[in-house]
Amino acid sequence: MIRDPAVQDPHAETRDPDACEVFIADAARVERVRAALIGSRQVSALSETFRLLGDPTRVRILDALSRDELCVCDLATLLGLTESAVSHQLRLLRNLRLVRSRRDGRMMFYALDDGHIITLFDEGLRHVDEASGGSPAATGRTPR
Amino acid sequence: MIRDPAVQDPHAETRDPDACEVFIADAARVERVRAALIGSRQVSALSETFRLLGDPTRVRILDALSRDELCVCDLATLLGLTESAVSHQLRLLRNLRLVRSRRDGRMMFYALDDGHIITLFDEGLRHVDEASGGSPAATGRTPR
DNA sequence: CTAATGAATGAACATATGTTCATGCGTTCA
DNA sequence: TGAACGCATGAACATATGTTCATTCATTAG
Repeated sequence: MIRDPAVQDPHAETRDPDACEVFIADAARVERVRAALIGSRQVSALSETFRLLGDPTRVRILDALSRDELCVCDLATLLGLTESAVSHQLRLLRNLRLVRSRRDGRMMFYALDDGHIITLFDEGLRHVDEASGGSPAATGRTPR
Repeated sequence: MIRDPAVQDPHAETRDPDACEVFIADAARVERVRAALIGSRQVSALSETFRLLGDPTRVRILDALSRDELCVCDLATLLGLTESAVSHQLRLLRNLRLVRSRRDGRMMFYALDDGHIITLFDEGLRHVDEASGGSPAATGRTPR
């Protein structure tokens, strides 16, 4: 699931960089922007993190965990999913350090790993509220 | 590509919510968290937005546009992609209001739609830098 | 007007993703 | 110790995704 950052992403660089088949409108601007681009490692890390956030089930899991630490079974109950499905997703989230786990007896409790995720959530919500046209309905969201 | 928010997501609710096959460790906590969860509309909107951010190509497109407005052909040159591939991705980004377009002659210029995306980027970078173990190498990132 | 250009679109393809089912692991209690 | 429990994992499946290729659209130059 986690791609080796050293391996070129299969979807990137699908064209020969030296092939100048495409018209360039502003070469100077292109080079100026090119010099400021983030590196491929950061592209991979960023996109992998956002990819994990880009699934409804994982959003709900993280939203729940932003409220309280929860064990797998309670997460499953809360979200109406099987424990297996929850466990699979938690593993992905754990691998990217979005959540951390703690064992208590035979239960595993999961919590958000750091505060960045909540910040991402809230900024994301701000965007969608703003982007989903004019004055959105009240979110009804309880502040964390 | 954009799912109707009114339609239940195919991956959500795969279990009968009333089926109590799973052990509940802390029913009170479950109900307390349940009452604070964001709504399904917000889950859909959030995950769709993050899903678009969760692809290396789109991350690179948005990173480039965070530096300057660019036309499709220059974006294609800059990222080593075909204009078609760029155009397809830009349509997705436009639909979710992550970018906006402006026509100038026969060229279409694209720019970030609002400042939330940059905030999301920077917060995401902060997370991956922090999560990718100990003291990360300097990002080499030019402040925007 | 007509040809050419930059961009958008649709179909098709290979690949990636998320869930389910079955099974294995680690812990606890009788 | 061994059965039961909560959780983790692997395989398999249906679906979703991103690129390419071919075509079409919108605009401008000749």
